[in-house]
Amino acid sequence: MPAPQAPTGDDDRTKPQASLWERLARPAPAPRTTLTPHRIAEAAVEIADTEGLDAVTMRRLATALGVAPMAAYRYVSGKDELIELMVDFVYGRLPLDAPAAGWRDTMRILAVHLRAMNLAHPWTVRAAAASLSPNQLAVPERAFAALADHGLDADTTMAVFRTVTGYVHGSVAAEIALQDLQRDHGWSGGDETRAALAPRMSFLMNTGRYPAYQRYLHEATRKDDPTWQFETGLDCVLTGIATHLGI
Amino acid sequence: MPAPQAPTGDDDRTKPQASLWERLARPAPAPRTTLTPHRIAEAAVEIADTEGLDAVTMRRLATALGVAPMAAYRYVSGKDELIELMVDFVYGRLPLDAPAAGWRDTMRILAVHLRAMNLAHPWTVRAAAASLSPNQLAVPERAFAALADHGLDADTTMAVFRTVTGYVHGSVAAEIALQDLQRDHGWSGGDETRAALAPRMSFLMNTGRYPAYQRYLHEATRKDDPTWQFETGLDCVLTGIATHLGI
DNA sequence: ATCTGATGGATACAACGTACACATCGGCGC
DNA sequence: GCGCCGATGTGTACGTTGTATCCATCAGAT
Repeated sequence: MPAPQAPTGDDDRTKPQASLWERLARPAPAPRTTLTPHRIAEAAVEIADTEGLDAVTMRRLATALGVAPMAAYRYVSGKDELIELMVDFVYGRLPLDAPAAGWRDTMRILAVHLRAMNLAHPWTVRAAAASLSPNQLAVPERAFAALADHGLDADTTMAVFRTVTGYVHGSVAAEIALQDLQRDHGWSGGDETRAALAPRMSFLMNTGRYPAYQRYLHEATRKDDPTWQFETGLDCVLTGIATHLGI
Repeated sequence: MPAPQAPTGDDDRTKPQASLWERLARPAPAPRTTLTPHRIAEAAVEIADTEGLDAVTMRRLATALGVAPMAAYRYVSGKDELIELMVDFVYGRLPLDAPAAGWRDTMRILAVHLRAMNLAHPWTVRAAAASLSPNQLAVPERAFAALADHGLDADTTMAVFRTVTGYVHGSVAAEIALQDLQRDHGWSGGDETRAALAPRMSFLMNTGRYPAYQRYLHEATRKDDPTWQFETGLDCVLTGIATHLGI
């Protein structure tokens, strides 16, 4: 792996590794053309929303922008940065200024909004990596502001934030995995899904390995209410934070 | 999109869509050759563990097995099923029979083991989809068995399970995202990572958008203790379940 | 010994990310 | 007003990927 600094023949004033967000914040040196990071992100997000993340191809994106396949590479260094840009774009739409009374309300509303965002853009679950983009950082910022003045030290504050967002992320990931499975096979409702999965399921159940799970399958009545499931768990998490940390 | 049933000229006794796990359970029609689903999964998992999930290509796998590129397609219908197989393989190594006293201990140990498994095979976080494989189903089975006889209805039992595994999955996903970032760039410790990220970070901090986050950066002392972070959050979650549901 | 279905090999193709060299446009100094 | 030069978009090409398809081969029942 060669040093990522100098590509080949370089001019002497080599730019010292400006990050994606740093470059974006520069005063837009020449906004004279049609292509801009914002337009790129917008187009890519629309493709991902309507056709899935796998449909976001550099060529497909170029077609949507009415531009040559390699054009976007002037603005993003590669597909990874494109996806960073997309994720930051949808985080930018997150409503973070909702009025709320107290840390618990703030965190609850934040969690509900994060879930809504992930459900509206299911690909974010697979795409989100280390959250170091401006609009992603705004989320812990909002949470920390709400959690200040409760006597928690910095580490515990972060633990609270991580606990809530961890729950949200994992929980929504499971929800979306099921949703993707349904979409890929064209199953619409919960009943239709169960009908399609029935052979697979009864094969597994007939092995006799899963008696407790089988009882759940018979007795559960809210299997098709993901919002209830999410919010029940969320209230457990919030209650746990309040009880365990005494705030 | 044509019907996935008949490829071309088919013999009249078309197999009625047996699932991956159903096929695996059949009495191994002819175990006369070197290739088996177990060996395939084993080899693929080793590649993913040592070189990352992206290194698992059908050709790379075939080379590792000493076999032609298309050989594995006799056992898995495509790469998706290969990954299902890999995930089920590592779930099979999960120790689920640890003795535990009460539901809380059981769930706590389960969570810790799930985290350990994900850390040992970081690619599972990106790979895990709808958990309908035999060894994945064994996890809720174990949890449901421990949660029985506490007066919880089936839906609430599932909610408890989903809450814990949701927290684990999301929490570990964040931990591994950071770990991947470090591995991809060759940063070893937390200090080295922060040093490498410093320009990016100070650019973002200098925008003045993140005062609360900046305070956290200065005051936190356990930023490099992911186990403490995980277990602190886990105890919050478990306490919350106990308190909120009265068990 | 022969037949047959299961197994692995060989070849091929479309689509992907992206490196590289080239054409073109518009604002700046003269 | 004119020419220059860096910034922007284009064209072409290469290596790699998943996988469809056809072919050779082997084990075991007849």
